[in-house]
Amino acid sequence: MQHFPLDEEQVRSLMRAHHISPTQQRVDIASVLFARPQHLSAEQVLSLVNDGAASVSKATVYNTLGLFARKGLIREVIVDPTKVFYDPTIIPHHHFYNVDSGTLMDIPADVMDLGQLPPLPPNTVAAGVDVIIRVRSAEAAGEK
Amino acid sequence: MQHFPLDEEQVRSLMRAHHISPTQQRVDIASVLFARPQHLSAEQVLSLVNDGAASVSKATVYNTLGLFARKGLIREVIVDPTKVFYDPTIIPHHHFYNVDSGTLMDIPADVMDLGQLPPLPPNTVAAGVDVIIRVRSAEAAGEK
DNA sequence: TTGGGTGCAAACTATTTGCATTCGA
DNA sequence: TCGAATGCAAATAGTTTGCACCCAA
Repeated sequence: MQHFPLDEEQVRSLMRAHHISPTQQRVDIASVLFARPQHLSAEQVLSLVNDGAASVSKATVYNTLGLFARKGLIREVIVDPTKVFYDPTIIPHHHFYNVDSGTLMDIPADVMDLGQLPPLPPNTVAAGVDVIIRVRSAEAAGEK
Repeated sequence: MQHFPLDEEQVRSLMRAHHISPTQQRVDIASVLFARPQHLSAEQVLSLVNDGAASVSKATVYNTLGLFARKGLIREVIVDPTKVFYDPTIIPHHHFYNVDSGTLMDIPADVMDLGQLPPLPPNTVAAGVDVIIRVRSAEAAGEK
């Protein structure tokens, strides 16, 4: 089971375990992500990182988030065509997405078991399952 | 059950049923979408529409696809941060997404029943459920 | 006539890339 | 020292917007 927050030392060893060399900027970025279970956009990560003492460029934030996702350190959540969210929780789980507020919430996998996957298309292997339950705020739901 | 393709007259009455006034450009766009069950990006719709006799501007294609989705005529499928796919099949179903080829495939709802939804967050109402099974091509899966 | 629909181009935003510089083993 | 990592600015791509024009009711 994952736990939060992770201190800098834990972040470093987690990165090593995923074959990512723990440079200062990368540790700064990962520390923000692993402060708690949450869902942050690249832009949010950028401003949170630079709130502290650190100074990391936009390009490095984007490149680093992409690297983390490719290496399996974090997970990309694609629910909104206008931006990607990054999720430090990598154990399988699903998401509620409030389309009115743009808020993501976790759904633990065990409260919603999918059971068996259907047969995959020929010559393919599974790479991940995303379940997104889109919700609207009760008040906003009436409008169009 | 939906059937494909829809002829122009069927497209017009479907549009009326969804409270969309069937102008020529909108009918042209809808005819492309409802030619068969498929998943098209805005760009693909634009070029398919303008392959024929019709000439529809890019802005109109984007505005119209957004309108169709808002009115429930078609469904937006968000699986790739770089573009939105539009799906003429609105009966509930899920998707395989091949991340290597960028291809979407339908999964009928009945081969993968989710059962009960988990309790929604307070003050929200369900707006839709998306299940995306990401797959990789068998050959490409080895690479990194 | 008048408001919705359309077209064009410019604007916008998230993200990526090229390249020179700097860092760390 | 030498390749990897970083930063900056410019480029890119998908999508949206402002605004003038046009057409059907």
